[in-house]
Amino acid sequence: MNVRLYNTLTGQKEPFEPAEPDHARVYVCGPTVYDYAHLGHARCYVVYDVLVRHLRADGMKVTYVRNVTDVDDKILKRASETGMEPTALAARFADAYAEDMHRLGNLDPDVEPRVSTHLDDIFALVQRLIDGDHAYVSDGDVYFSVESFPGYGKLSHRDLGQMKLGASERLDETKAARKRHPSDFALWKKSEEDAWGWDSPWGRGRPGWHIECSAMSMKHLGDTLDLHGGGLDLVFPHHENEIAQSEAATGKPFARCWMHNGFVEVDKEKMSKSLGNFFTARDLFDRVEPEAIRYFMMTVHYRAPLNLDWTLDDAGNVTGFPQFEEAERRVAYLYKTKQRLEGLPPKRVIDGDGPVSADIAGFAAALRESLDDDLNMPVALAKLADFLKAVNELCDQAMKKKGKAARRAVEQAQAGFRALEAELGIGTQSADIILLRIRDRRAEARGLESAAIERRIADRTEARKSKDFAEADRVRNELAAQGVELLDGPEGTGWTIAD
RNA sequence: GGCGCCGUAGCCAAGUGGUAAGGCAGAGGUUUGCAAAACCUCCAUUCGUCAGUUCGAUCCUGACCGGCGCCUCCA
Repeated sequence: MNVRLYNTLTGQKEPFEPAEPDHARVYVCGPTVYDYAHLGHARCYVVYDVLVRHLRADGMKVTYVRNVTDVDDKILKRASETGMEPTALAARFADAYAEDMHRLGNLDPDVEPRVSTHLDDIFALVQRLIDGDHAYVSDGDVYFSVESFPGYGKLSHRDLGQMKLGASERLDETKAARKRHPSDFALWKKSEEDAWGWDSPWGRGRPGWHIECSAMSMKHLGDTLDLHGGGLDLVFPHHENEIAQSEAATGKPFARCWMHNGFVEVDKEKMSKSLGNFFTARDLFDRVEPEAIRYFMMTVHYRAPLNLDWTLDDAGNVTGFPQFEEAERRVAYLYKTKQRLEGLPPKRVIDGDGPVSADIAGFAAALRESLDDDLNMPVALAKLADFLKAVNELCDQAMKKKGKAARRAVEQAQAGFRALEAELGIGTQSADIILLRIRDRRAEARGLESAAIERRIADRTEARKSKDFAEADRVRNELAAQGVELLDGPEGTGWTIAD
């Protein structure tokens, strides 16, 4: 285990060392379920999914907890706009979110706690803070006193004195008047009698945003987490506040390592709901293979911004996403390679210790080393490119006249694919199914029918049998004009859609 | 105002105090009835600009130019 991770708390890469050496307790801030997951969420959860996979592939036990925030004022707001019950609205988007995560190839967390079933834990934690003079009740609200916690600001590297107050705080004078210090934040917010809320020791209300993560993470993972992750935008105030609440309550360090992923950007600006410049994951699933989205998320280091491009037609409609299209071609190449390896005829594979390409033999280790170094996925993909090239070369050699592949090489290539699946969670699907799906989606996008194409291919095959190559080429050209490329192979003629 | 990040070939993108991974695009080739696929070769004397430290800097320091993030809900 040589995993090194960049720790936001210390500002440097350091060895990842769980308190219990072979068991990592990992908590990642999940979504507030008031809308569909967008690409920013997709990136975040792919990043932590790869982290968890990699730790496990390295032989570590990982308890992965990722919450679902199903109680929040944004849910309340959206519910009142749409006329739905807040609970029903949250449930609906939680289901959609789970589905999107699966389509992106993310593993389920071991525990997926929801705020709505952890109110008692939240009450207990808030009470503990009040008892310890870290929090106070003010007109039905409960606030955390930032001045009671000397370490406040240590994660985001700022101190109370230099923090400029946000506009909303300055404007909301009634709220400000209830606080002892402007940076004090709500642990519990009062609700009117007829509004969405719960009865608490301090009256009817709902939890503040930050307290839930402290309560749920400590409940499921203990007072000190080995790793806490989330998007870069959560560093302040969310994670800073989690540290304050948790450490004030327990007197122990809250998380040993803090990991934050960079944003997905559009035109160099952060993609976010508030800017309205976002694409939901499901918008994209209709246009591109979900695994290509996952692949694309790995083309940039997780801490760097990921800029999204698209093309428009004259009317301003989105016509394509070049980066996703490229990623989809790479994913198709991966699966084609896997398919070739799996399809090698047994007679072409001979026993004995033939030489094995270093790119095949060393792939699993190269993958591991790349990810050990602060989860360097772009380098992992570079190693993958070398590996796939070598596997294709192996297959090329085997399929030549009188060519053979050494069983040892084939087995190591197969092991390479297993490592890829385990570490990055790509290449996990059936090659036949995913390649057909990619092809048919592209055909559909061009308004082509598979059956018609296959009829013309059958005509051409007849022509080729009778050596009527002129007719064969006519069919090829006819289909090519529609964007259909024919692939003549030993098993017959296949087809694909030109890029 | 405070804190912080980024600027690498036509495009995307890793990286290191000792002379630039990988992908896309492009050029040539092997193979194929043709084509595609696959594979091979080539494709940054150069890492925003200017100084400095150093035997040596893209990587360290400073200034400047350009872009962005957080400080308010946000993955």
